[in-house]
Amino acid sequence: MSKQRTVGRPSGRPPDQVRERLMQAARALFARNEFTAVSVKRIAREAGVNGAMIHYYFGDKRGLYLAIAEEVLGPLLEHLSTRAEPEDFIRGYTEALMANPWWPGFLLREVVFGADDFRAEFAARFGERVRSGLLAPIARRIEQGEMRAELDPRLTLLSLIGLVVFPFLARPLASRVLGIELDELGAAALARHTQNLFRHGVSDE
Amino acid sequence: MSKQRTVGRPSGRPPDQVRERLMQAARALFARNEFTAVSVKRIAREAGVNGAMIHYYFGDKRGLYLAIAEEVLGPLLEHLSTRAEPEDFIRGYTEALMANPWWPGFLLREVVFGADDFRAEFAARFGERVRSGLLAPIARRIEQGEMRAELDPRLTLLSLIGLVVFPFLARPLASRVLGIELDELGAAALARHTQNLFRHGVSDE
DNA sequence: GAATTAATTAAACGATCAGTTAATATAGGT
DNA sequence: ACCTATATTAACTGATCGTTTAATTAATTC
Repeated sequence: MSKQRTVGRPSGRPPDQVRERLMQAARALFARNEFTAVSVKRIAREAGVNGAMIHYYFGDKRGLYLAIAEEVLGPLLEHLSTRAEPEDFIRGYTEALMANPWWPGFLLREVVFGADDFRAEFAARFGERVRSGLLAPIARRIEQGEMRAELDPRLTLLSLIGLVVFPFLARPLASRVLGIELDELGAAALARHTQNLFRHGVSDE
Repeated sequence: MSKQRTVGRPSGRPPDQVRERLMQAARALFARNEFTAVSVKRIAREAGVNGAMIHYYFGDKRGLYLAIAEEVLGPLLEHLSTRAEPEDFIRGYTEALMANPWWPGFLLREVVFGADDFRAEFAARFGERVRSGLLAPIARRIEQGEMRAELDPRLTLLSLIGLVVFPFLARPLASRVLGIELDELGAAALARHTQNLFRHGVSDE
């Protein structure tokens, strides 16, 4: 009976494989659980490595958390980097959220419940892009008479974002209470619904 | 120097005052922090009593949590107990959320991150009321031609709820990024905006 | 091939957690 | 006046938390 030796540097492992496994495990856990509800030992266990590796690669637990937060913020900022008409925003973000269903919950936690300093940084990084990329086109179309004149551009943008994001936040309830399965519905159909409701409302007139 | 005696039943304190203080403190803490991030000792400290009182009055931490959850669910269920046209729902819930700004975050956290059993109970208690109180009127109005025929009633209801709730979820960002202060705006103005957008969309035609 | 650096684990650390127990003091009923 | 139920605190318990340290092995450098 030979006790398996596990301690020490392993042989032939490609670099950064452990780091990647840790991020994968953390991503999955933080998507469904609160920060304080996920222990570093659990992340390490599900990644199949020792808990001390988190501190080796990320300094501490928060460092790992910020690393995967950056994974979310990066692509979202990319999406917003160009001016977009509301219709394009609906389409693009519905697809992005459908492909990364763990984003909205993560963002919600940070933005709604997170520490104030993270919110400040988030607002700073997103603010200008949202205003120039989304708010400006809406304001322009109201001025030009393409949208109803009495609309407040800021409230309209808030409604627009809510229409796009909320279904993914309320996903479990949408499924249980209304029987809506976003996956089966598909990004295209959902985006079409949102575009139509945003453009025409429910009115038949 | 006389050491103050604190142990034992206090004199002349009206009953349930400690219980109420605990619920107040827990309400404030759970509104802004995650369940696991709030310790019983901290709740007790902020309520000015000993931590053991939580177990005396509520059995355990979860019992206290459920007690304040019930405070939210009760009134919300009341609101939904009667059939309501979407316009009335928008008005009523916007006012309720404006008066209790900590509700939506609390509820959403349960829905998005909460344990599955809570979600199931929540869905069971809300499901039928939402379907009969809100979904049925929408479906009827689509059938009768008051709303556009191609609308999916379930998706329309999801959009409706999102329009009402999202501004309160995104409150910090709405303030920072868009400069929208919900308090200054007022429930009436916000409800009017939501009603108009829901009814007519943004279209000028 | 010796020395150094990198990667990994096991074990232990001090802090903090939720929850329990025992002691104690008052209130209220008899 | 006495008893019992109620309310409260201090101190404790065992578990778990994030983090650190020491030991160990492989890879790299010289």
